[in-house]
Amino acid sequence: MHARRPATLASLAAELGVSRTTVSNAYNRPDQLSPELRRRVLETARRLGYPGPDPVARSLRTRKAGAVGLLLTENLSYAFRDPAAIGFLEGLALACEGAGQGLHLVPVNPEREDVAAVHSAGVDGFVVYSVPDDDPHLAAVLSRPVPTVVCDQPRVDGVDLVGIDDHAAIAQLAGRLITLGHRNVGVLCMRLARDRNDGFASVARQRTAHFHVQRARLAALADSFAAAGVDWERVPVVERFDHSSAMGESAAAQLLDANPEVTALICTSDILALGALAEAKRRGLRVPHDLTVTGFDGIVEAERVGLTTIRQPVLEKGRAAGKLLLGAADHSRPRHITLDTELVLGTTSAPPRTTEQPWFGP
Amino acid sequence: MHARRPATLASLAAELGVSRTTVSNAYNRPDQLSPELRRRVLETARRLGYPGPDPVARSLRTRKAGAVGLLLTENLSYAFRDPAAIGFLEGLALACEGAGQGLHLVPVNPEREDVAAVHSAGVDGFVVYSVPDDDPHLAAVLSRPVPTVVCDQPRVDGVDLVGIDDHAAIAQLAGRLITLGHRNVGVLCMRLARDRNDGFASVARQRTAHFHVQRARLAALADSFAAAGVDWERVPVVERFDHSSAMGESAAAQLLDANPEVTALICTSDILALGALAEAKRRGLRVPHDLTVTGFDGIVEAERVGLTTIRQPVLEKGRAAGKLLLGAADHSRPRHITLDTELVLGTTSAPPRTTEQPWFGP
DNA sequence: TGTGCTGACCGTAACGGTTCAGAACCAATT
DNA sequence: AATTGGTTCTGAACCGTTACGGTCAGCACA
Repeated sequence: MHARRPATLASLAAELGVSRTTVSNAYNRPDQLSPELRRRVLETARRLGYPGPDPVARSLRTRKAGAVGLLLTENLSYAFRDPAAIGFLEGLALACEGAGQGLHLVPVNPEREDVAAVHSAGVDGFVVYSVPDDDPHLAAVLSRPVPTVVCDQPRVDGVDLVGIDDHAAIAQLAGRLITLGHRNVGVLCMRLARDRNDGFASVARQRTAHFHVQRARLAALADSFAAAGVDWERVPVVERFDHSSAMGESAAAQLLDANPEVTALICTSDILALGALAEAKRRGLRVPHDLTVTGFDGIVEAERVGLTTIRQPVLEKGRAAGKLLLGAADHSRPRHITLDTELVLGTTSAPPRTTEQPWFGP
Repeated sequence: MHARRPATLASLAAELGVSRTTVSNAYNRPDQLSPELRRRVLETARRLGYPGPDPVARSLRTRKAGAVGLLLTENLSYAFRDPAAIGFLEGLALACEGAGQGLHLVPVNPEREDVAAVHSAGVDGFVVYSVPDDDPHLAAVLSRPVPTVVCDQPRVDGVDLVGIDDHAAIAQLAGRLITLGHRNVGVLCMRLARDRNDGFASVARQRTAHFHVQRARLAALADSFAAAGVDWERVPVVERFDHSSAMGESAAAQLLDANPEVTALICTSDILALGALAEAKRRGLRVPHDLTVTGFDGIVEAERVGLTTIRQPVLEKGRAAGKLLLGAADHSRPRHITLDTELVLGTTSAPPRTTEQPWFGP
């Protein structure tokens, strides 16, 4: 009979001659009405094709959406492409499923400033994963009146935070390379700002990088090598906007073309390092004899090839973020969690070649 | 002043002395009011800390949530653990980001019947990925008045569908093994029903499996080998509830312990096959000389070790599902998409050992 | 007989927006 | 002077539900 408009709680109540409250209770508080009436309500619902209380209307009334939003810098699909992101999300998903919360991935485009998607996500809180400091999407999230946890970001006033000590972690790695004798190093890093710059990154650009993680790692490298007598101004740093192994390859090629004297390639991610290894192979450079390559993250693909890298607990990071967001009764003062990292000495690092000098001229 | 209750569109309108409509228009239809007034509205909003129209209230009125829901059989975190699932999700995410839609992962527990999460997901449609035919969560999804696309499922009346021809695909593989001379085969398969059964699966259980994909693959194997004169009743089929490489290992061990005469292990997923390979290695069985192992899916890890398998376009499957759900103006009649598969001949399949008989006596 | 309690149900007021049909005003055309 | 058209803004209805604070009948108990 109610074929046209789909049935609503109100229409069901009218049909039954009871109040809307009662129908609502039939679904949400079975103890508030007699079993007999409840049976009738549910049966009539089936007959009328009423699918149960509308989730959106319920959310509006109860002020709960039952989901946490995830914002990341990249395209949505990147979440399923980068092993580190996947690990992070697995951890976050673990926390969510434990709390019966859904996970709402917010679609953004890193090259656009369209924050509408952030404004239209019906969620109870946000996890923000490694976006640039000045990202308009981050600002949009912070403007929303819901709790937020940021990851791999600098502190934001009044916001919970999960991360690692990027500076200390990579300083440890740098120390190792210095001990081995490397002085001619080159760096491959990820996107430093929201504008696309596939090429060398000046020291100024490094210092003002909008991505906290990259900035911290580069600063630590600069500090470490400067302390070892290396003039950081002369250290080539090549940046890539997109994060993929192919980009690591091309970045390594660009760097080695311009600086053949380099004996160690320090990459700020394992993905880039894997690309660098591929490029080294293509050039006939033996790793680690001719060239040392290091990464960062500790993804399984890196472990498989014995990459020297920093292992960070990506899964645990995601889980910690989720727990912070969900478990937290006390949101009075922001909490900061710093997780441990570990230097993994693989087979891609060794002392520099001891031959006289590079093959190419003066 | 409005410190306690957060500002709403109405309070903003009151503050400005304009109608709610006008404030709404300031956000949604800038051309409907003078630039000057719009500026004032936005500025006052900033001053009052109004974060813009509430997404849930908007969704209620517009009947759009801006997100698609994903339902899968497993725990939420499984989506980030299984390479095939990850590929599927990457494809789905690509379709979503193209349409500016979010992706809402619905948290369910495969061992519980709690469908509340399905009922409380504020989404514009659902993609259902490989759940059992009688899954209550699937029923809950179908009861919701939103478009739905199912993947790797049998046809459901009036619902769009994306999948592959599981029967034909694995029949091709079976044909190959038969040509090679294998007659003593064993099968490792994934969960067949919602109840946990880690062990041998009877033919009856195989036939009544609740998971379409597994059922189709087993049926195809039974057909193929029966046609080659093999008594399928005697073919050992070992099932595992959880899907992991470790389960593949233990399943292979269980099967080989009971049936040492087996010359080929056919696995209904690459993950299980990788486990089987590990178990074979542990036992000192040389693959493919002593034992043939095959998989299904064509994940990169399998490719790396040269597994003989069926490659299916998981990413494309996800993308197709997303496009079907989002692009579709015409929902009048359900559409079915069947994607192509490809037999990948790796280095894990060969003719059976030609020695007389197994080492162990009768 | 009065009192208090419990179970079962109801009325009203939000929740925070969007939408649509006009109203009011002004300038330009007939 | 009347008509037309365009811009800018408004009032009221509506989206579908749940929270809150009741009412009311029936029953046990002193």
